[in-house]
Amino acid sequence: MSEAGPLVLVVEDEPQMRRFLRASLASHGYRLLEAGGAAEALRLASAHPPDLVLLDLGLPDADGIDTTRRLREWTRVPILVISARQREDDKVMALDAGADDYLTKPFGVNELLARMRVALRHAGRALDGTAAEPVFESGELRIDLARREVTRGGAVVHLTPIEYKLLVLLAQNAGKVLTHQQILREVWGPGSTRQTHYVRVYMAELRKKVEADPARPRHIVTEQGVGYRFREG
Amino acid sequence: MSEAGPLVLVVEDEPQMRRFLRASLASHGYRLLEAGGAAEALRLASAHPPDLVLLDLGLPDADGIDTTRRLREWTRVPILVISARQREDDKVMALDAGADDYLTKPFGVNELLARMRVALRHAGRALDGTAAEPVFESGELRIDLARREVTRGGAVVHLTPIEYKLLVLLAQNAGKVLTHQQILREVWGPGSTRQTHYVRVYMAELRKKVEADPARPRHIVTEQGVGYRFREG
DNA sequence: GGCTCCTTTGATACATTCTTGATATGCGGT
DNA sequence: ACCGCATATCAAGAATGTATCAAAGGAGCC
Repeated sequence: MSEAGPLVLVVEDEPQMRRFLRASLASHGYRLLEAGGAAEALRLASAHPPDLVLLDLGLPDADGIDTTRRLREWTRVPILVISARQREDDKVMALDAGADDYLTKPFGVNELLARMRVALRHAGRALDGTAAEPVFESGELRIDLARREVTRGGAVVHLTPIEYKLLVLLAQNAGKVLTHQQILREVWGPGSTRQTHYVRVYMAELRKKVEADPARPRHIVTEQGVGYRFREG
Repeated sequence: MSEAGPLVLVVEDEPQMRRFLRASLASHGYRLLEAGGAAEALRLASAHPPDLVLLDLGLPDADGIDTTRRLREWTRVPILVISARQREDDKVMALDAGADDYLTKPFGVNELLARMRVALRHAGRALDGTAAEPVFESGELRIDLARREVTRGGAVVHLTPIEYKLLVLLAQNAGKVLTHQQILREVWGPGSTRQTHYVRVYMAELRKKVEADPARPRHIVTEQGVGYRFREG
């Protein structure tokens, strides 16, 4: 218990609950990081990557489900949701958004600790050395997944939500060809009756913003008759 | 939903609960394996390794906690415990024994399904890190199926959709002779009225791009009067 | 309500790929 | 060597796929 235990990010706005968690975790050897809201949580998580996140859904500044999704955009850290909401739909939404467990208040400390051990057990296996970089870089291009910020040669590039989603999708599958259908499904949702024309319009827009010479794309290359590919370097 | 879904081992002795689970899971595309007791569960799990175990703690022939430990001696399959016992100690013991989640009765189907998805998500991630990339190699030629990229001596070779399809077809049947008819059927679809002339035109094009000396093909060899064959080495 | 920004849709010019026909080359048997 | 057939190569038009611009519709914000 003298060594540095796992680092836990506690996201909770009620001071009482926070005190309780602080005391419970500290006495079991965990190191703590505390955030009172979603924005602070996201900032802290990217600045000091924790081993586990305890997330209260009832935050003052943002939806907890959305915060879960935001975290999942760039990290696989175990997320244990704590909430007063007992509705089944809330649980399903949180779990499907990327949470690993859902605990309803009131709960016992021992159950919390046991569920934390389960989460850390999973992480220990999966994250051995594969902790995903929160930043993707290729040539002059840089995508900060945690901050949702894209820069080209140091200058910030403003992207609309769809453009960003598209670029991240391409970058995370760098090297692989993504078909028009795959892209439509991932970006516009599975039930979209959209045409491949959409993809073209957005690719053109992305190239204008992200490529040094849009007419001679370095990264976003088209594979005729198939789809597109992100080329690194 | 037509494909084979994940295989779930349901360990439950109450017939009513079992019927309920069977109906719920089957309608969501899961394949089922059922056991009424601990002994049968252990036997089935080793005979047909499931993707997930749903384990009721109240079994007639053995303790559920113990069953969890027995399973954990040789498998990391996700174990989702279902129990009527609400005591915190029971939860802690089950989780520490190796269970991945603990759900108390009564519970909603949707929560169960969501927690199953979480468990399968964890398992899937741990496993696919070891999956080898499907790459075909022969001599200087290299076909990366995942990236949809062909290289000859390290240099990328650009292929049109039909050329790529043709090359993959040949490579995947390396050594075997493919008749003109087979090739036409596979590449242009079964209802094609195309002539064998097509195949010739494309073979010539492929050789130009893929062979070091198109006039003396090393890989794409023609079998007079029959068809073509991919020769390795 | 009027503003801005984003998304969707349509129109059009441009590029690649496919198909087709014409013609040359190779191969086996006599 | 010659013939007949199968195969290879070339090139042009047709078909299909792609890039780009611009304007119409929507959503959210003072």
